Amino acid sequence: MPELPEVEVVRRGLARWTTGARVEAVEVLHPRPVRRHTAGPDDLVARLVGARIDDVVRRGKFLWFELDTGEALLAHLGMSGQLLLEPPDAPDEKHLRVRLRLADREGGALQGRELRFVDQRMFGGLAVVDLLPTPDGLPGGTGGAPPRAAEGHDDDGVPRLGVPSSSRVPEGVAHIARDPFDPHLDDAALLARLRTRRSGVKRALLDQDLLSGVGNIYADEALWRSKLHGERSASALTRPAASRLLGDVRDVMAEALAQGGTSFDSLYVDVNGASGYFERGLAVYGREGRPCPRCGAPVRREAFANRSSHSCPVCQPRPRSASGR
DNA sequence: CCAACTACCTGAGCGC
DNA sequence: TGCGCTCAGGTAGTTG
Repeated sequence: MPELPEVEVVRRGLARWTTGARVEAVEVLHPRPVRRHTAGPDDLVARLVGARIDDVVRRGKFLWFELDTGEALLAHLGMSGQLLLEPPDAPDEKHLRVRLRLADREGGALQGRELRFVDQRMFGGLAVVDLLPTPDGLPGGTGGAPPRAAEGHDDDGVPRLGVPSSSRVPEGVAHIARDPFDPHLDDAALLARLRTRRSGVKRALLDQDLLSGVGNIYADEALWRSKLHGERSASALTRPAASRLLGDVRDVMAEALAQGGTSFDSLYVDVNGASGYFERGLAVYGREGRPCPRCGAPVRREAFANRSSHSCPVCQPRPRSASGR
């Protein structure tokens, strides 16, 4: 269940170890994870072999390798995808889908490791796509490389992940909104748009065309922090309440990132196969029946859009009607 | 433009 | 031992 913090952990590992490396060979072991590459697996391999990785960039839950060919290797982890850096003699994972052999970059920091895409449920995938100019002309994603990236924290303690080296985004990602860690996200415009939505506020948080990177876990956690039920109408939020909610989204994701992300099992891991530790920081998600950390009431689980929502029945009362108050 | 729904996938867990 | 069911859920595509 990788959401923005988990994808960013992976991006950092990939940027550290693969920038400057050249792709020597590619093996596609299952067609489904490359389905978004419409020209087929052979074409994907041909476009990758010989290319050099210049940068690793992220927007929301999408990440991509900028290549010196002018194209990008676009990756989405879906539900269960992993990008692992491993020695070539490591045994194949049960759900290994794509193997990329990388040549050592100068200095040998990569030490001949393989980049492997492993994905049990195959909701994720890889594709080689064109890079297109961003509509607003601003840099295209979050999490770029030096020298211009100035990783650190702003006054709110929120990670500012730097500016990517290009002003382009991969084809097919243009409709994905900027994410809460993107230095170019226009908060005021986002909040104004959020407050025009007629749907419940949780549904709006999960809309990747409005704000990207938020999934079911961090939506529930941010709503708990803001003491809002997810079915409250987005359009009925006051401006300060909407602003606080965005702040809570940023806070919970920043805390999760600092802990290496959230892991419930071995499905989400960093490039070295290690799990994050934020599960212990979760207040409501996956904690049905256990006490709300704020008031002690047992956490409630409700059906929501073919999945589940978790909330505190006392801190987050259901709205009186669908219109939400 | 917006909202709501479904298909796509596999494996763990459970009742019988 | 195994069958059938439910659940996990991000995204693309379709429908209204």
